[in-house]
Amino acid sequence: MGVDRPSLADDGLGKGAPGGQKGPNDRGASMRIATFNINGIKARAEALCAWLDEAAPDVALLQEIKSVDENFPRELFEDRGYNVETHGQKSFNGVAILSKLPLEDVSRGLPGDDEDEQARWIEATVTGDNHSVRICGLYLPNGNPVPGPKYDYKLAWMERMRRHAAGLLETEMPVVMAGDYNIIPQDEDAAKPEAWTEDALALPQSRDAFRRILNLGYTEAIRARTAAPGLFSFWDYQAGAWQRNNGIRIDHLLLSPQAADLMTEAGIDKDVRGRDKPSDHVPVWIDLAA
DNA sequence: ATGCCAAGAAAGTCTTGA
Repeated sequence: MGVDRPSLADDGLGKGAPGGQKGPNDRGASMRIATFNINGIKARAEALCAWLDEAAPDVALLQEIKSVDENFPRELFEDRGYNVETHGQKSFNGVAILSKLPLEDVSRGLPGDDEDEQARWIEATVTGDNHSVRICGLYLPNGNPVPGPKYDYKLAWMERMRRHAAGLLETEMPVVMAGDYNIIPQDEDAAKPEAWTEDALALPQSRDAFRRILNLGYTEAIRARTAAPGLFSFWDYQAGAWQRNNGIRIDHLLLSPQAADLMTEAGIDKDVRGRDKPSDHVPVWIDLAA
């Protein structure tokens, strides 16, 4: 909290001061919250720890841990000063929160469907020097192929999320909902938008559902700071997508009005994609004067 | 477009991802 920390953001959005200097809204308290789809905790333990040690986020929301809770290597993170809460399942999905501050009122699973057994949502409250923040980590369904039951599940899940997001606003707390949304919000969020027109990540119905959540009053962090095209958070392992910079931006942080007012920085740690044994996603983060 | 890469479960070669 409140300490200078290195920034890995080579997408640094051309704004803000380097080296962790204080932003204009910073009153001495700074909480960095990052989201990172790690694509398997077992395969990513080394790369994840290297990033944590360098980026030093106060809170890291992880998706696709692909692990049951009992097998999650929590000691790796506890040894680094993180509190750990997981919501996992066998083989697929699974989300986790790492936090240097205590995690209170932890809740697992997206409300609204008792039949849903997919581990895609976890939330907790973190208290900074001046504010308590409700932080939600989410892994939104991919939805392909379209049409089909997976796409129906995606749209139903997004409607459930919209309802829950509306309820969170009523608390008037700063709320951060961050994770892998599996949504390309606009054409400028893809290197080749024409390749995604029929895909569950970019179909008009998908974008509409995303926008309905935004329209409740949430701010998408990166787009609040820049309209620049070419900012991506995912590059496929196939067909040299990274080398060709054939990326898409699908990992997002949505902020309630109270949280948006606290944001001082936002960035994407793009260089993480070029390291050894990378995930296909990279971390996206914000700083809150919380 | 599909499944070029990767991960997991499991011991074949599926399934899933985006």
